[in-house]
Amino acid sequence: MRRNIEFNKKVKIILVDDNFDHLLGIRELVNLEGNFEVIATATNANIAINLVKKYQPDVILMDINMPEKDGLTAISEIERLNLGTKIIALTGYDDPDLIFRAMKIGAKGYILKTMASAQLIYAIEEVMQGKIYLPSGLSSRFFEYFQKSFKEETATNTNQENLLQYLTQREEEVLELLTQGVTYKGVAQQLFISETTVKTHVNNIFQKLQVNDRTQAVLYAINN
Amino acid sequence: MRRNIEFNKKVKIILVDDNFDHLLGIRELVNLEGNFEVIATATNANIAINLVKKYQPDVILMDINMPEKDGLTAISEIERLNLGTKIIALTGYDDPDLIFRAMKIGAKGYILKTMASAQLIYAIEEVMQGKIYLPSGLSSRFFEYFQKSFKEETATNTNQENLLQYLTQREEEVLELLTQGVTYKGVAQQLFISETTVKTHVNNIFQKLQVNDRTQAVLYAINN
DNA sequence: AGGTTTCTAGATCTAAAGATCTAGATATCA
DNA sequence: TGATATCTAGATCTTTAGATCTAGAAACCT
Repeated sequence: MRRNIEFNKKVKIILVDDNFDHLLGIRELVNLEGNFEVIATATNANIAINLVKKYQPDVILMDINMPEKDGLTAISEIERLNLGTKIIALTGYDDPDLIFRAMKIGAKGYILKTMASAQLIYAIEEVMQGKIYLPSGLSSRFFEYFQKSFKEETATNTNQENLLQYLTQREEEVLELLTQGVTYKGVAQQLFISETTVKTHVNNIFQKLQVNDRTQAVLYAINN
Repeated sequence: MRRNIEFNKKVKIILVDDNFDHLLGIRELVNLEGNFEVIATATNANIAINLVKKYQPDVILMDINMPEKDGLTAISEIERLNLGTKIIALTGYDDPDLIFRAMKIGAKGYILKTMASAQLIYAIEEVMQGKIYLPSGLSSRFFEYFQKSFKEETATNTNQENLLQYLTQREEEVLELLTQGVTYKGVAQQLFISETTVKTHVNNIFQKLQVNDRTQAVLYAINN
């Protein structure tokens, strides 16, 4: 990556898009830049993955909307190869959920096909420097979605009273062991009390959590 | 928010910083802008929260590093009020974890105290327009941290083979019901099969997941 | 046509789980 | 000091859960 700059080697790029015309257009565009070179193209995610393994490009421009294997899955698989390849997601939609998911699985950039070609070139330059590139509009959408997803997460936890607070110290210890799948006998041994005592505690726990069996108690404990 | 622009009302701002000198400096700076107005200041998070309730400012500049109640907690509490107040986190450190946590709980911006005053003004203008403001350097750090945290999450799941893949369709259905705390009898009724059949499936599930009881099976299912 | 997988279900047992009621020993708090 | 909460534990009983083995019916693949 830095080598390409220092030694003036060209940046190796692979294009992936199911639309062949699109592929030609982008290649034309990218090749105009002196130090960029499209070394391969693919109209299919599986082929793309093989090309990546073979040629280890610096950058991949990946269309997300493709038939058969979709672009997001392909990105995941390429990321798992850990070749340091920078992936820029390319799509027609500025769907915040798509943006979020692409960034989550490791895309270094995300741009729209409708954007000016200069944006694309700039994005490649940025990610080659190890940065993340998101056009400001998409960046805002990403953050909105990011914050919304966390807000919903906490909302579901706080709107209902947490029954766990009513448990005594000992009951919490017992429940903790239950969530590890320990039997009553096991709990008794670990806490140095009799099995019947454990059962007493467990029954009290069930009352307080308003459940009928250990599975439901464990589920409640994990969600809260 | 938009009203402040349309009717040319001043943007109401509250400053929170435990360093009083800092507070004065920032107020000076912000007040220089014609349409900004610092309506209150606080050197303590609890006071700040009360001020916010009383005056419902448009923007809060919140120092994160404070003794007693820290800024992040304060941000959470203010966000929970749902007053639409835009919060900009202010700190000396560009710790990616801090940035991530601040954005996660709803901060609309994050800037460093060492940054130029023009940045601060610009940040306020941006968040007033409903945007998120992160200086490009911090934005990169945020994304790096964001991607890293997800990478670790999936790494722990993929380094060990996922045993769930070996379950048959029917076994998955049974396990699904087990994770809801349904008894064998209940499963039998819901799937229109006998209880002994359920037991057969469950035993096969235990074999495949290498566990000994339903609690452990449920735990495995939830984690994978 | 013969092997394999999947879903079905019976019989039989043992081991846990869970419900209910009683009750002693401490500790805490008003 | 007397009420209250917590932890302890026994007795008793019913209900699930889980282990094991056998086996028929249907679907699928070669």
